[in-house]
Amino acid sequence: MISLEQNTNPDPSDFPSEIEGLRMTKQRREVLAVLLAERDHPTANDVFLRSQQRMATISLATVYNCLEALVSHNLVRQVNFERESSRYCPNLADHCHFQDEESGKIHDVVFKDGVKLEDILVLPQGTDINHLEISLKGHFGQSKNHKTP
Amino acid sequence: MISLEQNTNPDPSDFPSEIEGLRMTKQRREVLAVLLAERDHPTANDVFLRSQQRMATISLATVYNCLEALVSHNLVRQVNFERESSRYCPNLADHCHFQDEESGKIHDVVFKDGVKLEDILVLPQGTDINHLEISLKGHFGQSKNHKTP
DNA sequence: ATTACGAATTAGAATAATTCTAAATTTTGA
DNA sequence: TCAAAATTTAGAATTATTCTAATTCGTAAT
Ligand SMILES: [Mn+2]
Ligand SMILES: [Mn+2]
Ligand SMILES: [Zn+2]
Ligand SMILES: [Zn+2]
Repeated sequence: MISLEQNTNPDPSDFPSEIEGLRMTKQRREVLAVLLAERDHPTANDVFLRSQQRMATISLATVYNCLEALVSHNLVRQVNFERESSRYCPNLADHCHFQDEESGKIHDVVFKDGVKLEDILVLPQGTDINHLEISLKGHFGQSKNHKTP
Repeated sequence: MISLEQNTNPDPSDFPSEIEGLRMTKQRREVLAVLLAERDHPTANDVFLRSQQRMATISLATVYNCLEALVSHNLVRQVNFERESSRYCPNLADHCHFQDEESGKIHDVVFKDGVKLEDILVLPQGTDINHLEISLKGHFGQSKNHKTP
């Protein structure tokens, strides 16, 4: 098992030829590297544009294919805000997403220590959760004072 | 302020001519009535088909317009699961949504008493949340025993 | 090396939910 | 009653994503 949590300028060729049962092709490496390179939450098209810089021949269809492969093998998360186009996140830690309505930018938000779903929701007994998505929208904090003088 | 929380076979003509600053036209009444009639989470097209039964001339564009008007005036909530088509929910109480992967059906899920967002998430100081959407997916509970003998 | 085969990539077409446009209708209220 | 504004409507447009079918690639056997 490889640590994919680093943030330091990943080189696609550092990835082994198979991760979590997924063959790492040149294109999949590139897409994964693009996602690990910046901790933002790019759309498929963003990923396509960034991938093209280093791999001029990659196609948008391939980017979609790669993202779907990476997501289904849990190497990357798909993030949705309402009906906007999907975004992709390489942060595998337990977290959710906040979108600043000013900038449209998405920020990772973590749970406080020890918070578990069953602690906060009333779920029918035996319910088995496969997927959880928490999406917040609003305005980003002005550190301390809120009013404009 | 009108109680829209009842569940008893609503008659569109019972609604006043304006709610929350929104003029209640014949079509908007009908769409709202459709949503209040069943506590499921229909798509725009579902709403269209149901509305057509009582109002043969209503158009899909109008259903979209009405839903958007009702949502923006907080008479109805829009519910999204990943990239599926939007669904609409007349339950204005604080709740989130669980989709049973077997049936595709969506169920309302409420929070345990007194649970507040700030209690469970680490948010930058001053962050102001306008919208919150929690979507769960998984398998519905087998009442008591989980194992099959 | 050559070949064969399955997997992956690709360009472009297709899909489908939603939004837009512009004309017709309805409602409002002077 | 009449003009202005709002709403509805049919159909076209949009656009993110998926699909199709052809090509290329990677691997392993010969
Ligand atoms: Mn899954
Ligand atoms: Mn809002
Ligand atoms: Zn994230
Ligand atoms: Zn609901």
